Amino acid sequence: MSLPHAILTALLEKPSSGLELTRRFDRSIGYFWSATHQQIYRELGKLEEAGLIRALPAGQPARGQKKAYEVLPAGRAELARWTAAAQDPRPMRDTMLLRLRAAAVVGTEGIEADLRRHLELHEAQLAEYREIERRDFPPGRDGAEDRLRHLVLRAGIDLETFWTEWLRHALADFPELPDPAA
Amino acid sequence: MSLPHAILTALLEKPSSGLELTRRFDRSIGYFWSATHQQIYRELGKLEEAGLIRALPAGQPARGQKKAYEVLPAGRAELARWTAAAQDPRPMRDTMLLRLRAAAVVGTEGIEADLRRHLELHEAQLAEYREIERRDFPPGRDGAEDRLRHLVLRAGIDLETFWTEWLRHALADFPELPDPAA
DNA sequence: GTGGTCATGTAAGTGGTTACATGATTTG
DNA sequence: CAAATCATGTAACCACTTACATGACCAC
Repeated sequence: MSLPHAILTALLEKPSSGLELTRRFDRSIGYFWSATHQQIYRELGKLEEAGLIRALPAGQPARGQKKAYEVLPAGRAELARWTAAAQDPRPMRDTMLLRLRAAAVVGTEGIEADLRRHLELHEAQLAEYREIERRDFPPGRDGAEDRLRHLVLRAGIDLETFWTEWLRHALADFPELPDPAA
Repeated sequence: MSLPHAILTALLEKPSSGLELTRRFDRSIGYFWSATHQQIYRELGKLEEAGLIRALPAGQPARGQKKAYEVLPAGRAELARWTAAAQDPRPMRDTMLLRLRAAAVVGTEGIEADLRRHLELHEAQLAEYREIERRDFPPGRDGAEDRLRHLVLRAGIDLETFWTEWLRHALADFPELPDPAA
């Protein structure tokens, strides 16, 4: 039950249409809660029906017409309630760890290449986060809201840092192959 | 498509019945790929039908009768294929990060208590991993298989370490409330 | 006015969760 | 033999994914 609240948060930050939301998810909220445009359109419909958001007045709300939404007071209240409510962390699901565990049984043949590829992907993500930090959080001027957003970004940076280090460590365990990263 | 391969891995490590698998998931593979007994029974049925595993000969395979499975050569081959195949990392989904982002908009009221609770949960998980490491990976005798399994456990330990540190850091951002952890 | 892109949407399928049902075995 | 627990399973539901459909707008 997190997607509707992710959407409420995004809409409170800025009223948007479905596609605008999709794009913003791709480069912001989606970093820790991804969603496709189909999920978003479906959820926007439910949220409107539940009276938590409403479509901003526009022309004819037909297919192909842009339709922007804003959050109603009931939506803000629901988001505040959800934010404060106790929730258990979801159990983690990581395919690469599973594959290494499998490799301990059926052999490591062929997995090094993908470990290297994942390392590159995580390095790219880390660089992206660092760029966002440099752009949006210059030292010395964090307000109250910014402090929280910076904290979230920091989690992303530290997680990607962890993965890159762990993957390098993992690759070092395959000494039988030449390691270009040295 | 990871659950069947998680099951194949577990069955290769040791042929088991559905409930035995469920228990082993709860304290081993489930640390990075959780599954309920319903998922496991359903998947065992599919894997058997696909000819990747087979039920070990027993009495009457009826309801309430224990039924153990073992992996067939085709199952081992499929697991090796899957392990070596390139796979993109799944986008991450973390509710707590989402909630902090929401809190930046609707206020932090009430979230500190759950941050503390999560900190305790992650500390407990970390302690459990450390205990497993102490028990199963005493220094100085890692074989090839063990090295991989140790590497996976290390990821768990380092991830929980990250979360506990991050949560402590987050809690330090709520100076308006007394912090018992000091 | 055709082709490409923007924008919203439908439909089908998959994987995971929750609730419940039922037979077998053990314990008092 | 009644109650508790072990073990397997069914059914309904929900969230997410993938593929596709369709209308509006813009550039040439």
